[in-house]
Amino acid sequence: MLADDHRLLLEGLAQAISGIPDLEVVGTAEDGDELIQLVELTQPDVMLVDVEMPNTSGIAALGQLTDGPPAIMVTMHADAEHRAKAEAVGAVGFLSKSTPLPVLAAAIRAVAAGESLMGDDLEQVLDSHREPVLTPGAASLTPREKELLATLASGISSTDDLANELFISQKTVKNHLASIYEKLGITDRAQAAVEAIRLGLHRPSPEPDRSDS
Amino acid sequence: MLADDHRLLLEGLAQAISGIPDLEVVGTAEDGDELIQLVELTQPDVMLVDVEMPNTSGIAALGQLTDGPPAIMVTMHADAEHRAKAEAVGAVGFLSKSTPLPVLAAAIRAVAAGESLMGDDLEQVLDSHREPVLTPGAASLTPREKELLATLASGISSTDDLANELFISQKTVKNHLASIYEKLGITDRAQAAVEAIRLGLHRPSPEPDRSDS
DNA sequence: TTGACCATGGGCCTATCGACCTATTTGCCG
DNA sequence: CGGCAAATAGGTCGATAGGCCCATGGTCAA
Repeated sequence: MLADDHRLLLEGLAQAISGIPDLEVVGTAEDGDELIQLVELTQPDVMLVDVEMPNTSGIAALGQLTDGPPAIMVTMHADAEHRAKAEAVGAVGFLSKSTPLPVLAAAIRAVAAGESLMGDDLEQVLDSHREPVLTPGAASLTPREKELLATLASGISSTDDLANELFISQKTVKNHLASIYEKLGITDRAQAAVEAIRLGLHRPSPEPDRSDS
Repeated sequence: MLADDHRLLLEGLAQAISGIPDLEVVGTAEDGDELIQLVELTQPDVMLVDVEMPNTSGIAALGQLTDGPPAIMVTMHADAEHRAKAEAVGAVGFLSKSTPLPVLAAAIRAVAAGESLMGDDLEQVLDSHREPVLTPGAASLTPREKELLATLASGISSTDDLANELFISQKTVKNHLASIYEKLGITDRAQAAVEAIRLGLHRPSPEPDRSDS
């Protein structure tokens, strides 16, 4: 659930977060009052709340939502004073609007998992939630399968073209596709294309170089 | 080209604008200096510039980019004073960050078309650019064809399922698909799914109630 | 009224796809 | 070293999709 009175930020962020495979925006509010209403209605897992908002501010709204979902406060002025106020009304996170999007995503995952972002170990907490929690099926996709999906999502769909693009035989393309279908619970390449895009598997190659553990 | 020091807004907005079929983000800058560099490098059609930015502010940057592309200034404080400053440095638009995204989109289209948003007829100018400039092929899609594409993009791909979903015969589904293929220059439903998503044809039904001319 | 376009439906035929099975090589992990 | 998963490749076969042609009723504008 997002709350911010600046609609460009609100709608932009909503769009951006929706594009992250394991995150979902269930509602947006333009002020504290709307936030309170929507939270009671939709019961989100996490709230992202701007500190400054007309009518009922983010701080004030959180004060009224004492038993609501965990909230991350977002602000332009990330000073100690605001931070203290946010903490006082029960916010479990406090981020500047200058935060990069992937960090925000990590913060949302962390808070959704019940962790707090108010401690000294912020870096470690965020780090441990850096990667998206992929759906059971998608997590088991092999690198080559992801590559094939990415290619498919770029509009190359025939067995022949895929084979040429990936420098493998048509047979192998069909084999990979069959594995993908099974893992994702789908049956054809149209659905595969949809899933590929939904999972953010299009464009280059997500290679999270994992050297240790 | 977008410039704003608040990365949540910057990246969120970039994502959101990229999602609009006829708009493209060619770069983002976090301050005026970066903006100046990037504009010279990528020569965008339109700049969206935050008034307040560290180092070189939006106002200052525009002052240096006198012969650059048309710029829309965006700010949290949409007061007359800031507006005057924006106009003084050659901005052709001045919008609050509380502007809804579709209005921003219209503003970008208008400015890209060479119009100014500084006049009294702001409403009319925006209105005339409310709808996306679709690609030649996509523009000629019939409502039913768009509906089919949307359904396809939702993961319903087999002729049979599509027929049931749309309450028509399998034959008609194939006929519609054939028309779509021809209009979009593609050959199968995997590509159709990709295009549908790319064109923003997924989710509800874009029904721009056009009563008068 | 006539034509253009849309939505609907049909038939036919071939290319392609997806399901099922097997197999080899490579590299990693225990 | 032995096993396992990934990537490669092959085969067969029935189901499905796509290409091409045609038809009808409805709407809307010329």
